[in-house]
Amino acid sequence: MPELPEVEVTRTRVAPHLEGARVAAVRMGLPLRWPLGVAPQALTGRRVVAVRRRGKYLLFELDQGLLLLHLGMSGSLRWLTVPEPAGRHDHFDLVTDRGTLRLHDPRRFGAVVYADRQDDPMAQRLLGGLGVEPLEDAFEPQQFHAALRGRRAPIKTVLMAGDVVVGVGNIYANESLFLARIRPTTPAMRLSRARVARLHGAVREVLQRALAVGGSTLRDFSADGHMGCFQLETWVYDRAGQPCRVCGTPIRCIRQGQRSTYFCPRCQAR
DNA sequence: CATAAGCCCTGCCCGC
DNA sequence: TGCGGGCAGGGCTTAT
Repeated sequence: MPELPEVEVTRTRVAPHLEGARVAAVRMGLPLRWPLGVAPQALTGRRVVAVRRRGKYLLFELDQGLLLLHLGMSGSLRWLTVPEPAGRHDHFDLVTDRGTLRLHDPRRFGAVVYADRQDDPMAQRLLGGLGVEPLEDAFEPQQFHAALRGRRAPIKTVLMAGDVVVGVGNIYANESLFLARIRPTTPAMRLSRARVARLHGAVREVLQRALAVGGSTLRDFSADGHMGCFQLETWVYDRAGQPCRVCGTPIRCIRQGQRSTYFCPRCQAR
């Protein structure tokens, strides 16, 4: 699914349409991960003030209240200028006076949640535990190293947990660790300052590059029809058994917490 | 049947 | 020893 770059690309795409638009109606399809938290018709008449992002959450700031939208594993957003009947997997429409924002999400791991106030319990629950934004200045090697102190879990697990740094999903976690030449199984707390600095740079580079390319193309994500043009060439992700692009050693695949981890046993030596 | 891009929740475990 | 935080695992759903 959308990791940070894909969510940010989505934000960039829909923000110009939505900012300043007035909500005319809200249509809900099948239940998403959590209930909206408000009667849909209560949102009509509200104006979208800004579209921001926190981690993998899109935040639609209304003149009163806030909509949190998460794409889950298979969600994608489209902007409709001409009305179109909702398909089987279209589970949320934000109809505005300028057009319709439509969430397409076959797996329904996504969510749209309304929060009345900043300190809304649900908003707090979802956003409160999030780590630093990796592309902002606040993401800095010293603090990164400090945050990893006391984490005995494998570095890849900690990267993906999102409470230290946000936005790094399975693909970019694998890619970042390869670039940093760090074995994904290494306990986070055992990484030297120098290696943490390398990982810090690698995370930024990988996300930045994916962002520049318009988000990597993932099956479900490309359902929107416009993202299908670019496929980020991966160093290790989904390349089990294929030769490492640097040294030729076959890429290995292991399981870490129900997720696939890919690495080069030579480039990412212990 | 296994696997897939995410993430919250639960209950257990470990270390201060 | 007790408490709190960290961590592993489960589960949600549909498509391939």
